[in-house]
Amino acid sequence: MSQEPTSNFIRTIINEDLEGRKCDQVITRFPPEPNGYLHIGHAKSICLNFGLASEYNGRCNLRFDDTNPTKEEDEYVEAIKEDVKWLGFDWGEQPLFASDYFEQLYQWALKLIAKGKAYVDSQNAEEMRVNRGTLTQAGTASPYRERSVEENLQLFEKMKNGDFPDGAHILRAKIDMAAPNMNLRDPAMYRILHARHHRTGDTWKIYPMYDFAHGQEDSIEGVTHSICTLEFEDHRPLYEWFLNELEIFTPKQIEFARLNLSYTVMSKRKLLQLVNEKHVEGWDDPRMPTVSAMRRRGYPAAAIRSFCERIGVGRNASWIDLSVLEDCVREQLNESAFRRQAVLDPLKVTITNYPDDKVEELEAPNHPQQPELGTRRVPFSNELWVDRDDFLEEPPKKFFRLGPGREVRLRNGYIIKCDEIIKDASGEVVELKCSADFDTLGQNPVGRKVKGIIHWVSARHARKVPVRIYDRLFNQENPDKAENYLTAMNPDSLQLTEALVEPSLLEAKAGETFQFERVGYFTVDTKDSQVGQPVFNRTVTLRDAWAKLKK
RNA sequence: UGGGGCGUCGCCAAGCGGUAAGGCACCAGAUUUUGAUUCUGGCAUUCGCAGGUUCGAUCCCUGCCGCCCCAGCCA
Repeated sequence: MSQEPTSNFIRTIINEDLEGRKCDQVITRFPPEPNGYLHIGHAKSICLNFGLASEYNGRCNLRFDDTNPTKEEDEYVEAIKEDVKWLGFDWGEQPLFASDYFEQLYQWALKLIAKGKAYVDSQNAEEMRVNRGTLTQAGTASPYRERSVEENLQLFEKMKNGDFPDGAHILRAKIDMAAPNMNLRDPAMYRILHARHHRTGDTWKIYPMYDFAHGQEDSIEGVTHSICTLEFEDHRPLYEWFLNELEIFTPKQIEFARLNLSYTVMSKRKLLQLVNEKHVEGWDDPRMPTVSAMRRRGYPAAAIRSFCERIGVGRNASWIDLSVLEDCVREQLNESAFRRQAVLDPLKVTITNYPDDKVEELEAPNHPQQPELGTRRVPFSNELWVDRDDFLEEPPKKFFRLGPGREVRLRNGYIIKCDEIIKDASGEVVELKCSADFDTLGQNPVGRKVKGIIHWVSARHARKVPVRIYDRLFNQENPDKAENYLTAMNPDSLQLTEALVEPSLLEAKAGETFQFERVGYFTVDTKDSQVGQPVFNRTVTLRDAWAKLKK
């Protein structure tokens, strides 16, 4: 279905660079920090960076920006690799790490000190903050700003050797304390951190700041187009300052607007809080906006890719409605998911003219539009379950399901007519007595049209399976607008229930997705299912024109 | 009230001086043993507002207005 990708400003820039011979290949990179799981916003960046690289026959590096050992873990590295791979992208032999460049970065810091472009500051964090000035007031120089090169070198050496506690000193670039761009007011380059790094262990006592690392990492890797989000636009002059002072290759940075999805939060800090405080069951809880959660929920990777293509890329602060993502999921699943029948809210139907001891195995296609996908057998008997909302005692005009005296087709089966309604003492309908027209299997009756079709399952043969009905995690379009986003959580985001399913579903394997006809797509949970005992996650509902009509 | 961005249909988004692509949503109709899918057709005399330049402006200039980002030893 992927037609000519629509033009966007990044492709335009790349085309110009290629034509103007500013570069002769395209090298991009996806640089996550391994401090959390990837979310759908990262997926946008992944699809962009890897997509562009493959479009232009270039390369995209997966590089972990692991410059802050206090927040990074191997667990995240592994999870991120799995997610990128699952999304369908290939980063070549091995992923890269910022920590691979620690020695080089250190040498470059030395070079800047030697050039008189960096100094060791001994103010504490609070003093630095105050002296940085404000948006409208210039900062004031640190009393340590004019230390000699020799002294700076000595102090930095000691910082590196671990002679000082965290926070005692810091290496700063000497740029301009009055710069209107705050990033240029002598930004921090290296801080002391006595922390064990997930890859370099205890080798380093000082770690580079992101701003002193990122541009150089891209430079080392020969990244031609360094694509990042808008908030880094103000940092670009700083990166270019470092690159110029260091006299090394300057990649072209291009910024785009990050993704905002309605009814969800996207900051890793908040996602981590949801996990840590057990508001959800983990990073891959199917309600989370993470890639791993979507995978577990049953979203196909292709749906996420098509979503990223569909939303495009620009510089506007855009808000995408969750329904766009869900629609991409339907688009993919409609193609691939096998059809099955399942009843979530059962109402008993007895076929009065069908022998009590008779069972038929009706043949039903796995996919009505793709006969090559084969068929399965569905048992039929005189006692069935149908869904409660397929019956109305007083049907409104446009309702063409079951009602007193009404006919309806049983999906893949006979047409039946509702002859009698049985109620319990409280007046609730508990059973329908119906008669079947046995001339309607696989063919329409002559002389009348039966428009309604409902799904069903043979009571005697049905199997009960646990089902989880998921809904949006938040009730507010933009949870960040709430005083505290946690108060915007949807208390009904998870409903545990059961479904009565046709027997073939018991053999469903973990990760498989089915369409429960007329209901939605359901995926066998990969964590909680046992062989022969699937647990289903509702991936997404089907579009429902009737629900819309009702309103 | 410093700096950096952004404003094109309900939501995204092309367009880069020659007279408004596309997708989604929506509406109408057709097909349909899923009220699903599919298929047809409709859907911005107008590009935040006001001036200006020009034969001609969404595209250039000026001024307003609105929104986003920046004052971590986070990334």
